[in-house]
Amino acid sequence: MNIGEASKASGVSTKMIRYYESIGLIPAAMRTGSGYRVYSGTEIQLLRFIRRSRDLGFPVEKIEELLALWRDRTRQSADVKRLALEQIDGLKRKVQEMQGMIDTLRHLADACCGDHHPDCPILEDLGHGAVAGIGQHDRGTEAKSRHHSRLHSRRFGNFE
Amino acid sequence: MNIGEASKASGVSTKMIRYYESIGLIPAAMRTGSGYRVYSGTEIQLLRFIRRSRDLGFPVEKIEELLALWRDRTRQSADVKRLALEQIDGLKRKVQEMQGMIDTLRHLADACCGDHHPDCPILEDLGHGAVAGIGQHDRGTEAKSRHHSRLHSRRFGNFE
DNA sequence: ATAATGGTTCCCATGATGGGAAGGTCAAGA
DNA sequence: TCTTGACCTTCCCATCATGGGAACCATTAT
Repeated sequence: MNIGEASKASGVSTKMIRYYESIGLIPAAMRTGSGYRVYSGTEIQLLRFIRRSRDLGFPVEKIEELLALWRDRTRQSADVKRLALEQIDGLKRKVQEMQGMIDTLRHLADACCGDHHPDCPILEDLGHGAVAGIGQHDRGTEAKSRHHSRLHSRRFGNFE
Repeated sequence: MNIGEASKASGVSTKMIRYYESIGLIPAAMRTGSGYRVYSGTEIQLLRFIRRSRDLGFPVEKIEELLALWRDRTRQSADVKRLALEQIDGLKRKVQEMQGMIDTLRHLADACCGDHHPDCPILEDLGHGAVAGIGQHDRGTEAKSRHHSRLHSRRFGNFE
């Protein structure tokens, strides 16, 4: 099985297979005499594990931990569960943050009649000394949302 | 007002102020004789507009459009509202995708007793030929979630 | 005068992913 | 056998918004 076939079988692009090898997430593949990478069932399974983990939003760093546990037959399921729960928490935090944005935007959009007139509460909110709050919108949600934003100035970097 | 004071007044880091200038999102600031950037009320307002828009998840590209509308006194509020609604849609899509991950992880975590034993349904799901589905979990949600993931192989890149 | 703070530019890193070029390999068909 | 097309290899570059840090200059306070 060459890298293209492994890609189709695992759902991981050839680019990413080489990348995962380069960062040491997967062991270096065997090579044919002419330098082609060769894969077999074991590696396909490994790639599928990674693909599935990525689909669940685990960053590569966490996948390393998951793989270590996967390979360790003496692991404790509590360790795996902890990783899963942490992942859930992280996702929930991001969902909440985005939900706060949605709520605010919803309020603003609802207040904008959206016609041919230039008057627009959305732009007024964005432009008018917006540091103190947004006016029409619920203060509790807003304060919480902004607080969160300020904690992470790199607000969504590498969140998956 | 130098760049540090402008940063404090607007909530935008000095790094980002220079960056926004470099990409042309804001006009080049005036300079003192010795080369320091100088800002006044107008620019602070502009920076706050940008900061607020970023807090609402708008990418810089969309902020350019918002700014163009902000400056255009003959704009139609419908154009602004459309941008806001598009932003809401984009955020909702990402929230749904993450919610799908959360649901799946929740199912898996619930099925894992999380004790000192090595048996773990989470790892079994990740490792066992995961392409066809995940077993215990509801198929509808799963299919939808995976479909979404496959549509965007770069699953969350620059989503804000 | 000197030290501390803060400005300037320039380069680099992030994370996961793709694009693309330049060149080698392999298999199928003329 | 030769060609063609599909595939592989490595290497570099781009993304997006953000920060870190070095080397160097300016301002300000002691």
